[in-house]
Amino acid sequence: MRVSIKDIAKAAGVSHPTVSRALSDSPLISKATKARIQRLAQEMGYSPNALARGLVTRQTYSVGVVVTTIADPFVAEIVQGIETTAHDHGYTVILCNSGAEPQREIAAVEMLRSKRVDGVIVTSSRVGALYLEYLERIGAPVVLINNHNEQSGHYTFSVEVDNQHGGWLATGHLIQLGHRRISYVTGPANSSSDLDRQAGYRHALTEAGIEPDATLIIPGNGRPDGGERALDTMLSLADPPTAVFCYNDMTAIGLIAAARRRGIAIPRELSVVGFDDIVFASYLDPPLTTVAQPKVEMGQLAMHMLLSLITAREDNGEEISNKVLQGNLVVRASTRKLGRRADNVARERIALRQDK
Amino acid sequence: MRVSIKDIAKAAGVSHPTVSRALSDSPLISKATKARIQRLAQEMGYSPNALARGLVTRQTYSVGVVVTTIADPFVAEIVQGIETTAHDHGYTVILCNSGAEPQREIAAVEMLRSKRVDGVIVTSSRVGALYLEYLERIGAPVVLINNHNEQSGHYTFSVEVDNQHGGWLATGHLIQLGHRRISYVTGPANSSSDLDRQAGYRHALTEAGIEPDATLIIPGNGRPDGGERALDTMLSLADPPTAVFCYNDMTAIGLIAAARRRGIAIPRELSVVGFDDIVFASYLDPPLTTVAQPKVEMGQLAMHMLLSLITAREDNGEEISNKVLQGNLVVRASTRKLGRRADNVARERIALRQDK
DNA sequence: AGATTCAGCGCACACGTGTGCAATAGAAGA
DNA sequence: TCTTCTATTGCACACGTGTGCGCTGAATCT
Repeated sequence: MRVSIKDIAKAAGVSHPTVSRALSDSPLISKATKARIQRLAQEMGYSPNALARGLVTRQTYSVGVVVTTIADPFVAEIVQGIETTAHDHGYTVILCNSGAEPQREIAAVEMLRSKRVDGVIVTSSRVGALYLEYLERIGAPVVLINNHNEQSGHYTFSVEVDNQHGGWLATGHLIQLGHRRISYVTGPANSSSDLDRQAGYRHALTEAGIEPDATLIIPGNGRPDGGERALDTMLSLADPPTAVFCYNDMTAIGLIAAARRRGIAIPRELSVVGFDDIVFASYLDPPLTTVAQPKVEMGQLAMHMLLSLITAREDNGEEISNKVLQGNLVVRASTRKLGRRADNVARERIALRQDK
Repeated sequence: MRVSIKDIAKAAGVSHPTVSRALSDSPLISKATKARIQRLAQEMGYSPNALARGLVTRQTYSVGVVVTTIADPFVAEIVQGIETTAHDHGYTVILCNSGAEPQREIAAVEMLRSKRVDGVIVTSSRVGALYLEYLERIGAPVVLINNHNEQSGHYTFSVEVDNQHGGWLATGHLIQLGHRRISYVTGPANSSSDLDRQAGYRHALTEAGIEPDATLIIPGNGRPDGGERALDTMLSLADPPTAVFCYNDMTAIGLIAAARRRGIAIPRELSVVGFDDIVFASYLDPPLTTVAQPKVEMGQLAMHMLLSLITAREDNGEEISNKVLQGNLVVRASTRKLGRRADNVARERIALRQDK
């Protein structure tokens, strides 16, 4: 712990620069002394001080990763991808949960700046203009995941799934099954991915000649409890939907659980589509139809992009461009052709309400 | 980014130690200059260099967290607890996925040592004696989660759930439901938590006058695929069980999925109990009966313990002791009283086999 | 044999911050 | 008025590492 290159130098009878060079395998040092010093370092249990090294080289080999919460399985898989490729390239990951609190987010960024990270990856859902400004100040390249960066700075790039296309896929699938009254449960407010998925949803509807109905847009929050509340809201509608496209799988999970409690059969009475394809989607009751995102791959890609930005710097930063990946529809058992049953149930509900 | 206290000193017409003291609110500096310097630092966008500070103070305010994989929701929740309390105390978390590969684990620890972390929390499943030795070398306090540390060093403590009691609870529940042939699907090899849960399982059996049957111990790995294979193994037994206790929820998830594919009704034909109570346990089909671990709380507790160890050091390290928390049984719909049905199915299977 | 090259190593400084101690100046006391 | 105290501030050094440059001695060249 406390043995430095000076200690090794003393033990070997040389100067500390010689030790420094020997350990970094510099050609300036003879084979003999190099071997001697390296063995000595091994014996003395030497561990290079990354702080001192970073201080002079201005490279810390660590990157900051800012997420809303690591407890979200979607986020966890992305971080998994980031961490493994970071590790493979000798980089260390500093994890920051923002909890979607702006204050905490800013504190995290300030910390990362102090620690002089070589780069930052952000998976927080909404990156306001103000927040982006804070990020820029960090002086290190930034990669955003699933976020637009309209006013992208010099070193701010993004990796994202084609959310609009994904929303179009999900909704198109439901339309193809015969559904015409299709709800969308939104995600966290002001997130670009939510707006894009919603745009894809609208696009699919109008494309099929269905007039989008604003009352079918139900507010959620990207978490199960949001999905549970969304179901209640849906059922209280004058003309409830026969199918629903959820912002993400977590929302769908909550919605399905609420449906089970209220005795609504899925997919018989209500078809449900999610987004993300988290590990548990296939283990749900019923297994969830969803739009799969290449999560681990996105993490890896983001980290690779960051590495390029770090090594490139002033050189050829222009060559790097934002990446948009395509998600793909995974059809499971939570969606089903619109049958008489679902339609009847919907009509009955309306009738029931009109009787009152 | 590049503005240092020297730059501020130059701008303020003072020496850099004065700036250093002013920014740390030292009583040695007059109110007037203190205010002036602090405002100047603000204006110039100063960010203290944590590397330089850590180099001289020998404190980095960062802790290492070593996990098998962050993609495991059980692990993710623990890390969530660790990160929030770390952040609340001004500490930063460096995340390391070991992927259960010893080589990678050692590399991670070596990295943490280089970065001079103030402490380490390990959630890897098996901490061999050799690995512990590496950890000790780091020269910083270590807290293990869900791991015994028989030869606990001076600064190595642990936080764990009472695995034996948990295993006893789960198995006792099944026995109370009338089951007598109860399987146990193991977790990762050589993990202390697996052995303890298994011990609790045996204890409950013998306590109820049931002779433990070694053939009912099915090897798993703590992941869904292990559970899936375990089901196949179970069904090929001469006298298959009517209930199964799984090492963890992920194993149970895989097992239940396999059962669904093979047309085995749960809980009618087979009762299933898990361990952990991950978020998804209640959303499964059927909702999973399981032994709940206070995951977030465990993470928080581990971090608090680490903080105590860091601040205490030579002082009163002896006052800190290993913590054992109690899990509690959460009964849902995956377990059910042993009825004729399950028993008959089991008998039929035997008969079927004997016919061949 | 003298001049030149070059391998191998040490000197000195830098990175940005914290801290013990001396120095200064002004105020207070004698 | 001289001394003593005290409030501020600067000096010097330390933390551990990397690197440009100069120095030495031996080998090579002419």
